[in-house]
Amino acid sequence: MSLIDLEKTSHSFVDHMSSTGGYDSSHGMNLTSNPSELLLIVTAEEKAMKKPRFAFRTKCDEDILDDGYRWRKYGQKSVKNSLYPRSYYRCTRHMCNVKKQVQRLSNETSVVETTYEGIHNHPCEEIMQTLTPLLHQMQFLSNIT
DNA sequence: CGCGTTTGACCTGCGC
DNA sequence: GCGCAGGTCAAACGCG
Repeated sequence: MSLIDLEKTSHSFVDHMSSTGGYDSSHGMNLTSNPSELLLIVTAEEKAMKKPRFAFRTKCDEDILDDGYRWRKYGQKSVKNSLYPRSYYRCTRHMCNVKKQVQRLSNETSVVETTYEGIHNHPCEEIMQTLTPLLHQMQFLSNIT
């Protein structure tokens, strides 16, 4: 499941989103394009936190949500209120300490909750590779007209 | 051989 | 201080 699929499906929504430094638009993902599906919750204790952190739920059979970035799994832990274990991932890029947690809901087995922590300080290679030829083609077409 | 996953141990924060 | 729960580390292992 790619990010494109995520935007297409109506099941996906931001369940929880908070940020102290403000959401960086240069981040590879721009989920704020669907404001009606967003539910902004900023609690007092989260305001005190340094890193921006947001979570969203996707209705997906697969645990791995391919957002274009490369992730390395560094841990797995079973949590108390869930039948399923929670997985911990880190961005493989050096100097980019973005983390994410992936957990399947115990009451809704088809729903996976992904929690992101931090902001990528580099562009997404996979998306750029797909986008670059398209951009070139658009430039070429705009020159003709 | 390099990179990613697995998995038990270890660390840390919090409530009692 | 103790125990629990959640988060991280790191060695071992698997795979292309």
